[in-house]
Amino acid sequence: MDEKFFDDLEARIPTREVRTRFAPSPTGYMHVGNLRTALYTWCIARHNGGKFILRIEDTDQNRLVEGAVDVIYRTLTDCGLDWDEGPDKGGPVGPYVQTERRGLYLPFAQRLVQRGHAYYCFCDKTEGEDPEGFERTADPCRDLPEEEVRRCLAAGMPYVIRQRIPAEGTTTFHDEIFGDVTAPNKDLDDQVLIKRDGLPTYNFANVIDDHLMGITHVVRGSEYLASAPKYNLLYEGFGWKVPKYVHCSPVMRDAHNKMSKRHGDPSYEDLVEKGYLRAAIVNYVALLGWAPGGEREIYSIRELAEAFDLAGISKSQAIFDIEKLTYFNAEYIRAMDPADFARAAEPYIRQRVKNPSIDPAAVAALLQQRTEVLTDIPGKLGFFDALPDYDAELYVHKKSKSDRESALQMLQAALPVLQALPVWDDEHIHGAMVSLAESLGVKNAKLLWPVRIAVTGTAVTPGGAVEICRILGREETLRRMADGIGRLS
RNA sequence: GGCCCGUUGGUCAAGUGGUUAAGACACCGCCCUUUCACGGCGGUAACAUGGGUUCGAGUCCCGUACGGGUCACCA
Repeated sequence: MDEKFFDDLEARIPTREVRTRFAPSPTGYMHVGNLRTALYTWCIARHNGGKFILRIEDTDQNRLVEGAVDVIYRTLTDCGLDWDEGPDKGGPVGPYVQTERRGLYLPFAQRLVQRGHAYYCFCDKTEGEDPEGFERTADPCRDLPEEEVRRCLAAGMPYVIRQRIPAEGTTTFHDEIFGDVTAPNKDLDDQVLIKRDGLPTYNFANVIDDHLMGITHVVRGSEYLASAPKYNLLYEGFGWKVPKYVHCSPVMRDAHNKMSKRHGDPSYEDLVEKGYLRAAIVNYVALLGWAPGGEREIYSIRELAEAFDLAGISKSQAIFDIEKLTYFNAEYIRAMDPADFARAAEPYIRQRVKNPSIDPAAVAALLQQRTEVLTDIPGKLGFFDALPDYDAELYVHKKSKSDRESALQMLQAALPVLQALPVWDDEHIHGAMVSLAESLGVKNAKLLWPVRIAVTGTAVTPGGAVEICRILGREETLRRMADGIGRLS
């Protein structure tokens, strides 16, 4: 390969700007750990006014999943993680899909061979060996004479290209989170760079692509930390500058296991389906393993980018806590503009409330302060369409000083008052009830408890008697109260 | 098993040699109140462990335990 090939590629590399990349494998599943990695990566770019790049790493031909790339696009877009370059957008250092870059890797590997940092290997595939007590032995092809290599190549023998790790010495790798990690070279294996199918391995493609794309900060999971020292050797072999590496500890489901599809842990899309808001998910996930310092916890995505600082990333793994996510979600719901909430809640309300005369926006107004996740909504609205068959014992409530006998009296007294009300709104219903209680010489609770029970037949309701009567309408309210009187008589 | 990394309340976490060891979730109690919720106030609860270094250690060093990662022609 002539120098021009390399020079042209080098010439395209943007310099003088922060460039980060999210480089998922299209497996069809965006778990929260992935999302968090994407978020931190995006934050670094945005915080520094740099570029955020999307690259698809699909070099494993056996694991391709249909539609997986769409899940990635959809999730990033949904969360507000916009990218500047990517398969769909193009950019100066494309293509952005590794299989479309397949021709690039072999020449680089060959260059490494020329320089003595890699070698052709014609051995059969190595079987997975029992790691216990297993000692690394030198690959027999490591020192094959050059003419022998040429002969095998000419004969069309299948081969891989392996990295030649020095036998002696140590290699130190620097990570922004973990600091210096030093490994004895004898513990590093001559990893495969180019596979038998001609495609690069993850570790090789990563180094090549990150360099060719001008990536300045590499954010990835800590499972790659152990292989990182080998990267330094690769960079040295090429004479390239090593980008900053940011290894993040995993998001766990419990103390022993990572979040995983297999264990039934929710993906980003599962959480959305369960009624969690995008912004709440992003906010919560950002704080799993990263702390901005200070006491604030609620951050919009823009504010996250602004506040983001590598120093706040934790070394230890974090356990995903759905309860705290739920708290964030409730906070976001409460903070929503009422009209926006009504729009978001309407489908969930209509799932349960079919009666067209009931205004979903009115119901939403009741729900907003009491909803943690959207999917809780239908369960709270059972009494709107039809009065459930309830036990008259519900009228007994000690704290309100309500019992069956008093409840009957209260309903009998309230019925004509409501019937005669000139205007059917909160103000009038409330006013009438308060003055009725006063004239009866009882606390508001003693009157309003039975009214609420009569119109809902439900112990716990979103909103009090006044609002529910208003939404139900006068006619339905009176009918239900008459029904209550019947049950108590 | 070798190598690497980690360990502050049940959970997320602040803390970078001198603090009564923050804050949040969850939990409990009280208040507000026409139920529930919201809101307000208060409470229970932590530096894995043993040695050093130091006048002084959650913070530095070493060992131990526990946990995680890695040892693929997967990423």
